[in-house]
Amino acid sequence: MSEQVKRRIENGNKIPRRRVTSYDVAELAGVSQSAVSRVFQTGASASKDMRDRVFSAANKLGYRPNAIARGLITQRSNMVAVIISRQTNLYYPEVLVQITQRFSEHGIRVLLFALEHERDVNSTLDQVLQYRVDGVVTAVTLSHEQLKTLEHAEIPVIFYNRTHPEWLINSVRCDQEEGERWLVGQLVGAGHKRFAIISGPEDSQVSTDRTRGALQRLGELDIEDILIVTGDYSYASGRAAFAEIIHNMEPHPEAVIAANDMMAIGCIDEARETFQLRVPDEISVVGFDGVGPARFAAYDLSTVRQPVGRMSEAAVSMLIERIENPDLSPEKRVFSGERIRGGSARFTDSKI
Amino acid sequence: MSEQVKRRIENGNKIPRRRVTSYDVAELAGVSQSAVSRVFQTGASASKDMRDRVFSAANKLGYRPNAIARGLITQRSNMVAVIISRQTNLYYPEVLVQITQRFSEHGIRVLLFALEHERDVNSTLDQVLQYRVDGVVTAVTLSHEQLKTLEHAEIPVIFYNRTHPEWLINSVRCDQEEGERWLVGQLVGAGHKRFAIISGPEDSQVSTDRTRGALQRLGELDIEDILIVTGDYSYASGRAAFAEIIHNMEPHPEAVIAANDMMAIGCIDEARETFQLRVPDEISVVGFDGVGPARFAAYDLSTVRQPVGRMSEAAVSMLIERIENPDLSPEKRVFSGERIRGGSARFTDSKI
DNA sequence: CTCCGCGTTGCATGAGGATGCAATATTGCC
DNA sequence: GGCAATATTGCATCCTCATGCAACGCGGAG
Repeated sequence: MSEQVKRRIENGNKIPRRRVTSYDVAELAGVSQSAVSRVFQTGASASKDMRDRVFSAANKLGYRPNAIARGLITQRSNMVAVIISRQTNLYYPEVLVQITQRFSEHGIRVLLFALEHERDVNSTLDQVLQYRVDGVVTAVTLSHEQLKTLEHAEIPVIFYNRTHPEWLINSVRCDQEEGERWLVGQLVGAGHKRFAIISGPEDSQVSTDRTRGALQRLGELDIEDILIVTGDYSYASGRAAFAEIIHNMEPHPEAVIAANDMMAIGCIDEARETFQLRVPDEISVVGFDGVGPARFAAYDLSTVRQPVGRMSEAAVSMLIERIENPDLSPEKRVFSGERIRGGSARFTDSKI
Repeated sequence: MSEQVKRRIENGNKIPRRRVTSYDVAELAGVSQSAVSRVFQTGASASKDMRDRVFSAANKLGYRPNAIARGLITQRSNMVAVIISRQTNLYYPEVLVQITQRFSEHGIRVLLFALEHERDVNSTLDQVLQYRVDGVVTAVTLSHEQLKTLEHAEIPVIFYNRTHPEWLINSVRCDQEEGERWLVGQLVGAGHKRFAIISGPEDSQVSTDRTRGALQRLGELDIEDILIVTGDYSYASGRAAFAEIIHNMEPHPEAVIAANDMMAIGCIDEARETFQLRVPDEISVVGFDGVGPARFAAYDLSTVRQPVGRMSEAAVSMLIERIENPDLSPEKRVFSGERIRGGSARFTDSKI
């Protein structure tokens, strides 16, 4: 009687029934456990006869290799962590699904971590490390110390829409500043002189980048007295921010630059509904992201669309490369956004 | 010299450096490995002195228990699979984030599976089983056979917005039919007589439920000749569907029932922009979901809002209960949606 | 002072599968 | 047919942590 069977009998029914293991399959097929293991690997040596016998036994038992045990011995969990934060914009879900699907095509699973705020990173990172993921994609900013921890554990990291000018890190991002500069250039070119900006949450690097880009270009074009109010990327905060702007800026601004589309939409609704302003005739509004609602006919936003497909593709392939070859040097990939001349702002006639 | 150290030296630098294990910590702290193990467990017996020494050594080495190895031995991976499909509606991302956060509060991680279509389930399920997750939340319909497979592996499953009248399963859902019946009742009560329906993808159970609910109520109220066109839950498909409706229904319908908000919005835009129809004066449009854009002032949808917070909370707690007590009997929880009397449809004056 | 009981600690083993090496089976080639 | 080369297969061991059991230490009761 095999050890397995003996144990099962001793346990009786009180302990949850033992799952089917490669030993069970081996026993039924009359081969060794290593043979079973090899049949379930790609590229391992096994005769056709062996395969048939093992697969047949495995099917009969409903056997599936245990990815946990495999991960333990191969030192590859075939899981990556994806870290997002709630604050990071309603547009991320689309990114998340795309990234997950692409990883899946490479036999890699996604362990999802969703923070309430970008601050709760430390405990999350601890979990990430405990699960021995093969890599990390983060849409949340990490401190230098946190980065060092991951580096020490030899876990490659890709920063999504976050970067740092000095650190040696891998990042994929949309060129927020370039996009904002284009928007500002268009607005100023069309004659707008008085500006307000609705920024995102203060701990969001995306918002910081966008606001900086806009302010820099405005400065270069000698536009001054810019009112900046803070939102939280939501529709409601966009509406509230616009009301705040109207109350605090006299005369009213001619253009509003929102840090994302959702707030731009809120802003437009507040302008139209509460203040009876016509968009874009009386006030221009621009956003950023190019996410679904931007295309709604009622808004038709002038915005910059992030190339989500290419960015997620880049993030996935960069991470996989670094999992397979940890010595690869760091790389920062920056994608220009797609410039969308919508109907929510008066722009120049320039084709550029 | 310990086995560990010997091995490390033999390997030289060619193999990735071995990670820190409980043996390393034990050696540095001058205690046994089991002691280290116990210190990192809650409720295990360990003296204060022991704790201090172990934690100190662990910190020095940057040790973190390996959740994979732990899962192997405890037969609990502390991971659950969440299965979504791309087709399932832009509104799911919100659900996904909420579910993830709630599980996280209970020390459970989410392994995400995103299907391209609801059909690609089998290979996904295979992965789910390989990773020995403790449970599954699926927003994708499973066949009876697939369900049996999970049952055989003793993995509890919660169906999210899917159910089956006969099977013994756990499910959490919004009462789609009730919601649609209310919408129809309101529309008919306000005098609408000619209806069109924009359904979702054919393999979406949510869409099937909603369409059935609407049709049943319409039938009860003696409304006939209803045109049904199929969309894919997207904005674009909503627009296309409305155009199709206008071309194929003469005289035009007085009300359009869309299977979700996104299509309802597309429908409104197409009605206004392409056909110069006033909403709701010339045509009423209703949706379902109550997701973000439904509240945009430009649309102000009449719709039914899914109580996402309570539903995700229910899904999480139901699953955790069944992980901890597998013998718990199946339960189906049905939540009524929140009835929203927006401005996109003419409704009755009734408060109900 | 001896014995009992309880809290700690270490030892040995197991969870399920991968893999180097040696043994064995096949195949190819002259 | 004989022998080297190649392909299969099995054995033993490892990955990392949890846990039953036995041993040990210490304080209090008798």
